[in-house]
Amino acid sequence: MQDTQTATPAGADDTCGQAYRPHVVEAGAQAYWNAHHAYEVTEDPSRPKFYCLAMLPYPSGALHMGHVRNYTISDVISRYQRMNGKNVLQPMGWDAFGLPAENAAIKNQTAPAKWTYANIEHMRSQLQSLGYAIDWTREFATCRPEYYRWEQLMFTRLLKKGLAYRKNAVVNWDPVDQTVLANEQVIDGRGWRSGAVVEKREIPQWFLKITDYAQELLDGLDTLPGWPDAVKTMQRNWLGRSEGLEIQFAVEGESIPLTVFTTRPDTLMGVSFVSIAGEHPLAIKAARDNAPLATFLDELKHGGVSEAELETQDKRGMDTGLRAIHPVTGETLPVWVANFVLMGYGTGAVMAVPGHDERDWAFARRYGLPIRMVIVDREVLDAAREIRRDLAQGSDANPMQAALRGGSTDAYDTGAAVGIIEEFERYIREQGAYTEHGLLINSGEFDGMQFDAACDAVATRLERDGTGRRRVNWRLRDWGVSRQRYWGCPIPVIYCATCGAVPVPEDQLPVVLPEDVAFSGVQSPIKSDPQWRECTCPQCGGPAERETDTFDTFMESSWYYARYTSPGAEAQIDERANYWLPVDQYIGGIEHAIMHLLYFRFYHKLLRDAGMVHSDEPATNLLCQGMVIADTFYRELATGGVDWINPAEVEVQRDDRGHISGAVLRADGKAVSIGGTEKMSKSKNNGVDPQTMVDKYGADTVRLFSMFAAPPEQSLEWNEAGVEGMSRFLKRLWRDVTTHAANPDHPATDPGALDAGQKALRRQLHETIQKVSNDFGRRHAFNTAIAALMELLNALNRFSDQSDQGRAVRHETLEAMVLLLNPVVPHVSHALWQVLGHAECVLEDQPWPQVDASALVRDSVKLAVQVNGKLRATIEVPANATREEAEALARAQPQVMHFLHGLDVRKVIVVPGKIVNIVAG
RNA sequence: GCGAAAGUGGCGGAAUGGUAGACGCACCAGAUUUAGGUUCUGGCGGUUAACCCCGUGGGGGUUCGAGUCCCCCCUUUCGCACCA
Repeated sequence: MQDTQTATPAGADDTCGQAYRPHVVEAGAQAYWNAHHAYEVTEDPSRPKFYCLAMLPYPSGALHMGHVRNYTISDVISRYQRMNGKNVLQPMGWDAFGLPAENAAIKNQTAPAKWTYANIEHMRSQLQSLGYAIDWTREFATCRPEYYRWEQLMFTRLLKKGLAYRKNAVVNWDPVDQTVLANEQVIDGRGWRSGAVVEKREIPQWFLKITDYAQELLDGLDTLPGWPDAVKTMQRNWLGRSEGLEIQFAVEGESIPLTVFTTRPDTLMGVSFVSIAGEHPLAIKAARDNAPLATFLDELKHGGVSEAELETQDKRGMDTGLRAIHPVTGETLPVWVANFVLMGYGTGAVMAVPGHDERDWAFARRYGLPIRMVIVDREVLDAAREIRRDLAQGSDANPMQAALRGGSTDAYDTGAAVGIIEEFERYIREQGAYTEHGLLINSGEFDGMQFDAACDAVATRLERDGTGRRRVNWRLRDWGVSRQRYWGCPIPVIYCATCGAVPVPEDQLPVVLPEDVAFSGVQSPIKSDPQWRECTCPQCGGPAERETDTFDTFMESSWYYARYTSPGAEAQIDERANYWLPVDQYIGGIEHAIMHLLYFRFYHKLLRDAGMVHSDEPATNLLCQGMVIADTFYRELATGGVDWINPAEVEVQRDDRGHISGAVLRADGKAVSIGGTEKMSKSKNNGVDPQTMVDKYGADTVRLFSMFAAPPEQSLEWNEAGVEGMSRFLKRLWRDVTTHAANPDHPATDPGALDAGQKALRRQLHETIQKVSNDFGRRHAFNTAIAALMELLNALNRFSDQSDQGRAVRHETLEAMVLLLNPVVPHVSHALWQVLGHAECVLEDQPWPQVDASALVRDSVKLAVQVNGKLRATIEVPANATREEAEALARAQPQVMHFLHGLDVRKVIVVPGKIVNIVAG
């Protein structure tokens, strides 16, 4: 195919026998690696190990650019570490259970297993065509009983330890399809297939007690300097540790307690009502003989359960008619149902302080509930005192504006300043809650206290009265692991009428999911198959039924990293895990910053507490890659819809200055509209198929572009013209190496015998080695490393010295470049290493080039000269010049003298090697 | 709504608080070529004849010096517990 094309972008110049032919080069290198089992590794205590792991893919059908980016980053780090003497493990597997397989099965009238296995076959061959240094002998798919049996075993043990339990939880229920929906399947509160308004429904589900590990998960973040701060902050916020006070409100005529948790005990005296969730037992009870309330609670059941949906909906509520008693004043407070109070959080009830909480404020304004001010800004108090004093002294000073932060700045009548606190209170009533900490007022015995003292005093008082206790509260909730789906790991539990929920005994595991099933999507095949369900109770031997729910797929992805270390083990993992773990570098999308990475850390602690691993955290370094985005193009259809057109089918037009002037569809030559640059997706039809790119340019070019176009943690814009630039670079490199190698005789480099030009090239070479080592190994700034290598090649092309030492330096440079590029373009490097005359082809075991410090020495340095911070000249001074010499030379520059004319020099700042700044005025 | 990031030429991006725009793309000019393409050389933030001046989302501040640090605002992206 490639060879018959007349204008192959990558094959090019067919007249030259030395042309770069990526497909030949890649096939040859891959055949060599396979024949030599180059990436299979075993434990070797004599060498430092390096476990490099990229998040395992979901076998969705075909590789996408996000995968290519993820696995290329991992491969570059792996190969770099290997060249630096590490025993490197880079494994691969398949996160094979999940919802998309069920959807595809319905669409294609097939079984989810069959679809999944076919996808794995296809995607494995795609990954292999990219030449990743993966140990394929460790591969597994998480949907195989050999894998999930250990997860089932762990679950039964957690059940016995009390770390797994069952309770009711709310799900999205589609009343038409009679099925539970994932949040993703709820669109604007309706089921995606049926269009029916979704309802909230409570069903019993299994949970893992991740909250028992909350404190350790929080503290552990401080032991992970190799994780991005953004991820650690997000995890801290998700865990949400808060110290506060749990307060009991008695309810008139009720025995059910009304408990709230607050982190602002200092505002207790400002409580003017209590808000409870619609599912709160008190609300349900009150609705029994209150028809409008019952109707309201029913309305609250409509819509989905996701937090984003709940938090953005209109704030609504209704008075239950119940009256709570304030624990300090004894005052009666109305109890309202509010749709923003969530039963799943804390106690399902909150004390409302509209004066000092934005949400309570909005609610109080909407329903005409009282707003009380009990906290005042220290500055306001000070201002009030100052104004009183100033008035007494006859001054017309006006600090009101400073005092009322963000408030009206209209001219203020000092005559009214004595009422400044009243003014502040009016401001809060009309403009919004005052949520800062401050001094307590209108709070009886707590008046005049500051935040800390007030919280303490309120807590002490309520603890004495028996109406409150100090508590730590977490935002984190236990991990619900039940899914009402077929394509997942069966939960190993048996329900017996006499014994209740019984874990499946270890000798009866695994509970195998049948794969050869008819799947319609209406009902899970294991739920509708009485034969699969029916069993005997392991405890009493009586008739019993199996659990038909399956595990959340996060369960499989929480321990796969450990299983890679122990292929074939007759246990979840074995001792080999302690050679490889923890993972030295973990790489994956930022979208996993919270949930996956928290479950991953949690599961590692479960493995540790089961005695299987000896470390506390699963991964020491984490790199979160950005997404891959691309331009979008579309045409509006006559019917009013939009037809999205793939970038591959579009030709972008530019004017004389290179500005984009329009775009046309290649097929018909007519204009298409240009949309934004967005994440590659099916819905916007802007995905670029990696396979097409590999076929067209070769794997090395695709790898090089995905590493060059953006730093790894930022989004990467796929741009085919940019890919062609990478292809040009590899062709130039290929040409330079083959041309040089055609005449191989030259002496070794003699550093002492080099002329200025040779020295300069050699210095740039060693500066590049230093930069690339730092960029690959420490900064993970692959883009700037590649840019430095491009600069080096450009410098080499300007270097025409054909003397013996000239050719020696050129040889040294080309050899180093081939090695430095090996992590990114391993096939090209593999081939060129042989072209450079090396008999041994095991490029992977060549050591990483070392910096020759003596080559870095410079005779002179350039300094920027500034006058008052503005650049006016650059000077070159001897490397060992003193500050005085640098300053004198700087002041002698004509431009500098011109700008200093008529001014007095006040100060001169000399930063050696950088800058001379002359401050004058 | 809450939490976390990011905003720099026509585009992707580069810059331990020290010469803003490395490198690549696009574009322009020239060379090579029968031509197109390829390849090679040079140019390329705005303004200007040149210098000057202006310029890193907007507004303040710290500093001899700010893309970088601090405060406020705007926009975009990611996550929000049943997508993976």
